Amino acid sequence: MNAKYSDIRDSIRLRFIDGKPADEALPTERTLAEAFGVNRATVRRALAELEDDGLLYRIQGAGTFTIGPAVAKSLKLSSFSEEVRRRGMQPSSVVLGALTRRAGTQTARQLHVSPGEEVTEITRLRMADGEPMCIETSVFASANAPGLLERDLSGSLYALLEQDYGLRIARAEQVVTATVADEAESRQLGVPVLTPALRITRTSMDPRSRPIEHSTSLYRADRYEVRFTVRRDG
Amino acid sequence: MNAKYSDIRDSIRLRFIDGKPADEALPTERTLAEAFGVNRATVRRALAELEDDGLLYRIQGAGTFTIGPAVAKSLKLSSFSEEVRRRGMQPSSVVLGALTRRAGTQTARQLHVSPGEEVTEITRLRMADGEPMCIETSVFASANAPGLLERDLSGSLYALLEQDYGLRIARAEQVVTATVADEAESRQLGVPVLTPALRITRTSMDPRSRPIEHSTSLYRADRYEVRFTVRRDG
DNA sequence: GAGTGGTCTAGACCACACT
DNA sequence: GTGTGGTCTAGACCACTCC
Repeated sequence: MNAKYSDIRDSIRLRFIDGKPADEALPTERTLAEAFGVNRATVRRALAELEDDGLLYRIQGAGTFTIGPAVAKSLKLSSFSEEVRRRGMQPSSVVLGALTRRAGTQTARQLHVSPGEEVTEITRLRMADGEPMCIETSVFASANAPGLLERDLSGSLYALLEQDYGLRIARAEQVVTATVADEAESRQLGVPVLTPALRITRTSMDPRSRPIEHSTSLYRADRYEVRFTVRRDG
Repeated sequence: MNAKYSDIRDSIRLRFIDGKPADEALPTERTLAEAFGVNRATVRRALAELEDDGLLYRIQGAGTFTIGPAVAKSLKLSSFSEEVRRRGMQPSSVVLGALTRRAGTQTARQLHVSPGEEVTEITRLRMADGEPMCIETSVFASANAPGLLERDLSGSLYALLEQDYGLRIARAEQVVTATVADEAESRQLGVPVLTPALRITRTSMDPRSRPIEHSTSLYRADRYEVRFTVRRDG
């Protein structure tokens, strides 16, 4: 059973936002509340989420208005597979390496485990429509995902973690830096040596902010960019 | 006069969050409501904002808990000056160029003006504690900021726009790509030619999503990284 | 002045965690 | 079972925009 505000949010989006030009006025909150047969607070909750998603803006005393289709949606956390599919391409992977090892000081700090604990590390070449896009190395505490190396590692690790191990990723901290591909990396990515590349390191965490996965990805700069919306204040 | 939930949010943060270790339980919502002498809904509004800021998490049936100091704060839109100051350094600028020109097709599209309209373009070398960090080119519709070139351009343009022209920036779309500094750029940044660099293009918009400023910045990769938190779902 | 979104109250019931 | 956070209602007043 969905919450009412959740259904109302989707209804408002379908009826008054999607496909509309910018600065179109929505019905007033009181009108919407009456139309949906709910309290105004419930409508406000729905509108607040749509505002957070960058789909509308509200001006006190004036009304609620559409933002319009030109604006990119705010950044959501998604796996490589999900992201590639969202762009209408087919994701695939080649496993370059998969092993278990002791965490060591660096990984121990990243995953909040002790340095002697066993971790599982998977390195994959990730492709979109068969074209190499990035080299990605993911590390997990082995205790969190026993037997991971025996599974099919060609798809979404996020999906695997959630479905098979009940590990839900809630947020991630990302750091983006510029670099160049070294000899081995450029060979795997199919680009000349010293080609510009984006390095993205990410720590994925569950709802309680416990780190679940740490990954380092090297993206071809000619095929990939990081795009997002930031808000001032709020 | 601040809203109550705003004061309560700050009070809760000071008393129960800042300086606390992770997973510390906060008082219940009903306890907080009574302590502050307000309704539970008001406390919930305050807690919701702290949750959005990544300072606490809530588990239905269990309670509200601190996230702890290790986690970086979620990304906010800020100007170069604000950002450098937040990192405890002193921002400064050298104006490399300031001119007015016709928008042309590309700028016209970025700022939603007609190609023949006059725009103001300012290029600056931006420094932190006297060390070159990036080359930044900002473009505005001249009609929005008449006489801008006669002002002091060494500080925050965001502050100038807000204080002198009443232009409030609400959000921005950013695109981050990897590149290398060409000869002129590397000379200005004080690095060898073909050094890795981050290119960040940004379109800043007012609350109604009208583009106000478009900027292109080239950051030294050895001195700068983009760091942010992304959420899944929500 | 009329109408809008912004804030706040008082109270209720539900879903879930913990014991 | 008890207590927690999650949702929702009914109603009020305030701050602001627009005419």
